Amino acid sequence: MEEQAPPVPTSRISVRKAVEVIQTFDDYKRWLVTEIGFGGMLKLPMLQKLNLKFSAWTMSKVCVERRAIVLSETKVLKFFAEDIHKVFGIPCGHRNVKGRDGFIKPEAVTFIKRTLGMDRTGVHSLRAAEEFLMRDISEASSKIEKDCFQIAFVIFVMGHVLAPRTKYDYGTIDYWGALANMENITQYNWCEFVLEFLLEAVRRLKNDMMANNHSTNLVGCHLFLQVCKHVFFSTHPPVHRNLSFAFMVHAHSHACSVKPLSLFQIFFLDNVDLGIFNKKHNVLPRISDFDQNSRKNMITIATDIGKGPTSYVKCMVNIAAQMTT
DNA sequence: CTCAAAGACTACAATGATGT
DNA sequence: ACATCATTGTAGTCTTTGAG
Repeated sequence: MEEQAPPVPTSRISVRKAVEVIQTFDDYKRWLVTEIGFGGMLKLPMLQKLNLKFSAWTMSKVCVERRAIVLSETKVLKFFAEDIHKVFGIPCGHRNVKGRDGFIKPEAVTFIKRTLGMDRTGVHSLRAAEEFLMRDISEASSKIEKDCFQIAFVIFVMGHVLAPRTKYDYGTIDYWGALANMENITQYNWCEFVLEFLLEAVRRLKNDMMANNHSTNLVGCHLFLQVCKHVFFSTHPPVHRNLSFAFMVHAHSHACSVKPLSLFQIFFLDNVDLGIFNKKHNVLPRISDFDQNSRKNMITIATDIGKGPTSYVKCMVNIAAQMTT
């Protein structure tokens, strides 16, 4: 059988873009963000680059129906909408963003677009939202300006981090119904929306893999899956934590035909990492703990085992083979 | 229904960052 | 230094939508 290269992943997600803008916020703007329940996004760490291959690998391991990272029949890491809340600190309310509650009249869409300056030619949605966020807003500003700032913030972080699509500088408006009434933003389940969006992205990736596409566009918040794994390590009781870490490494090294580490070594590594992370265990949102270097280190430990990118390639080939049988 | 415009996706080039 | 990979920007194409 001819060896098929895994698809080259690309993505429009940009944590860096989001953080660059958020860093300019003064206390009042930060308070406005907190007021709508998106305060967790203020703690996004500056991530210059993500590891897209690792994202693709994690996504390929997700079972959409079970909402879990499935490494084998006995090694299943389930995740829930609440985990998105833990990781990113966005509202996890009871109202459905896409349900009847989230219906929005076309006139309201037009109104939002016009007020935020999204209707001018050549001004794309995310760029316009960004420009609005950079405006001077203070306690003395009008109610409508404050509301628009909050709307613009949600559009901005959804477009760049939580639910990015394939097109440069564009976002969906699928969730705009939940934006229409400012007072209700926190009542919606934004986590479920982000999660469903991500699961849809997983379907797309699997389609691309089965079609042996040369490249694939990762949409949705695959960053969550990277961190999701870490949440298991850092929030579960120690024994469980060590075991799930061991499972991850073992399963991966097995799939990659790389010599598995012994359980003792894994236990050791896990505890070394815990030593570094321990002091922050109860910090929420969890994302705030995973800066550039700690992410990189954990990914290296959990996946590469010092073998470089070839392990990923072998992985994807194996997965593709499994999926076609 | 038809057709044009807007929305959404793919491919690719250029640039920047990182690791060897 | 060089190679590789991620990000950003652009062009072209396919799809959906809605006005007439």
